[in-house]
Amino acid sequence: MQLTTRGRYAVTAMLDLALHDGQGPVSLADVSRRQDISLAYLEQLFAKLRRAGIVHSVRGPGGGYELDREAESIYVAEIIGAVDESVDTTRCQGSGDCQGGETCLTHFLWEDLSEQILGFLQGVSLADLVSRRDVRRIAGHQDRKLVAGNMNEMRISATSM
Amino acid sequence: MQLTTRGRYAVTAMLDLALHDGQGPVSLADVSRRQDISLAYLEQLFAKLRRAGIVHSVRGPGGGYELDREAESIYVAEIIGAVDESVDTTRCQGSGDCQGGETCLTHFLWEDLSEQILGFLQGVSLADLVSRRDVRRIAGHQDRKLVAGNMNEMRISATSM
DNA sequence: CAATACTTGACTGAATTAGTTGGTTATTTG
DNA sequence: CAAATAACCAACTAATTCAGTCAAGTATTG
Repeated sequence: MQLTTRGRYAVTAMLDLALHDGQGPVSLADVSRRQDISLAYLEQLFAKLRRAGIVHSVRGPGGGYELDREAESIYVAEIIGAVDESVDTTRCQGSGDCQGGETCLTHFLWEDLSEQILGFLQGVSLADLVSRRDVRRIAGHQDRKLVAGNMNEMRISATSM
Repeated sequence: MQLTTRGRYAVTAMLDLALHDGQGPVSLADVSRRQDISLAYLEQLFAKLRRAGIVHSVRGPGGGYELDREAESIYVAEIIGAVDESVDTTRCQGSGDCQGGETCLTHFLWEDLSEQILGFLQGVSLADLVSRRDVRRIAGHQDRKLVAGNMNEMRISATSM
């Protein structure tokens, strides 16, 4: 299994999109400032998320990214998978040829564990996260901090009339 | 979280010990042959397992390692922890200062996931694994293969009389 | 004392990750 | 139409980590 910064960043960024859903496209520059993730790195991640069909982009000024579906039907497992991180903990990617063609002694344990993890992550949607009180609290702070230095929110709501 | 070859090898090697429990000390050379893990690498792992107090060693000819407790009370989570692998999936090791002193948006999700994984691994003992049919089947193959080239089993059972 | 086997520390090659640089293309606004 | 914005894209790099090796030891048995 590899759950690294890449997968965590992807989920964090997607949650940022979900939190600002319905307010027009969200630019990666905004996500970068709010979530403190390098813009260029976000671009890499969103290229994959777009190819996976869970976001779509709007180019040009005022553009950005939007969820391609409602937050209720986007699950964390899907996001992690989209940025090429596997949740599999076997050495052989489940094929069972872990030990020179044979199956290693602990293969079935890791298989069970992988199923456990996948099951958990498949059960958590972006909407679930958005509705959590702890998430909303942190999101509130982040928005207030950003609006101070950046009037994007106002311009967007004015232009989208 | 980091579940890599190190943790997997440690569990596999411990399970090998558990499978040969009560037959005298098991040498790392035997474990190395049966499980196809480099001897020098096993030495590193067992240094940590010994410091963690879950195995003890017997030096000299006929020596090796033995479980320090019964297999029923050694849990997979403990083995992985002993070789310095954490099952924690947060970026901040649970401290909550993931984003420049603040808590990142997805901190609580990773915290929940970590708990899930830890719970699973704390619920599986070496004895549980030993009693699994798939494990016993593989262990049977490994033993037969080893005995062909190596008469250790016979010598040990002769000397332990 | 010779063989066995644990013990220790330093080292290395390969792979991966996180992140950067330097562009281009599309779209909107003035 | 020009300038600004923001997505898009490919190649590159520094740092880290892992898996594994090497080269010494020391303790115990027979």
